[in-house]
Amino acid sequence: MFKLSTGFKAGLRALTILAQKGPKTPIPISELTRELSLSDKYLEQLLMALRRAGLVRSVRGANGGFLLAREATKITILDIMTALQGPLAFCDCEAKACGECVRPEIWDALELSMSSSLAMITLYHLASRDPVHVMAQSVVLPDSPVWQDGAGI
Amino acid sequence: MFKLSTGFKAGLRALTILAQKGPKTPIPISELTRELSLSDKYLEQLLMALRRAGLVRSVRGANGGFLLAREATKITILDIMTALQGPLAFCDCEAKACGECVRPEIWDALELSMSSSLAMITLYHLASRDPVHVMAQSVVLPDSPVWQDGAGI
DNA sequence: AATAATCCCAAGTAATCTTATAGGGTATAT
DNA sequence: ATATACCCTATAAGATTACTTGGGATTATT
Repeated sequence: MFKLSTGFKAGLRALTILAQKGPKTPIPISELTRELSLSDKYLEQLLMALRRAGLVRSVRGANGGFLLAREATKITILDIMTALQGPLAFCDCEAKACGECVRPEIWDALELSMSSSLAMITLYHLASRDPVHVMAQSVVLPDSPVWQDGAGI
Repeated sequence: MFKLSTGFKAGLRALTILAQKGPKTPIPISELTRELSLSDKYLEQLLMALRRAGLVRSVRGANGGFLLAREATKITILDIMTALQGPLAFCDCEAKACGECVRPEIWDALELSMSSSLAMITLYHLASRDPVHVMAQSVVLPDSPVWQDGAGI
């Protein structure tokens, strides 16, 4: 479950290159695809999605290309996933009220929990070689009661 | 991103019914599908996956049916998602070493973080009407350095 | 023993989503 | 001017998900 799309992985690798090259010179698609072994047209679509999301900006014309729209420490994994794989939403029913979602408020809680995990890792963490340590993670819920023998809920 | 499959949602609703009816009498598929408006054959496949995962057990023959294999407080969302949507793995490359994954150890950290969130909510939380409070959630990483103007990483 | 209820197993089809390609434009630095 | 590079839309192939179909094995009840 929760597999990353190849589009996301490809876009992320492109962003990593942009982060490593620095925020000064625009990098043309052709240079990115040379390093990534992708077709220009395919990567172009991914970069356009990233641009619409405000993560990269582009310079048109000769010597143009793409660069990060802001520093790598301010671009989170959540930002990138949202741009390339859509928003984090377990169910896209209106106001979480389709008949299929048993307790929508629990989906909300889990989405929030996952979002904050994803928002704490940035493009900097991915593009650098600095060690990463996950220190703690918790979602605290009320204790479940003891199972009543023979009883339902 | 991270949408729940309809199979998962259907299986979860079936589990919710089993939890509410209690652990004594087996509930036949026909009774579950009557409440859920699903075809017997479709729900059957979902229940078989849950059975293979050890979340429900079955009683064959007349008056048979399905019941929870253990108490609802001991069945986590992670268990159910794993059974119905496969294991939580961002990339299914061997040992996280395909050329597409920039920093596999970060995927490991995020998967761990998400797994613990999903493992803290149980079928009891979903099947009951008890209020649920998400109190805290955190993944702590080293601070990102300040962006060096003009420099890459 | 016969019967009806029920779980068990395996394929196969239809619908949907993802991935990737292609063609034709528009803007701009040189 | 012109080459470079971004911008937009359509669509076909492939993979995945959703669902159907057909039959068989097990067991409580009569």
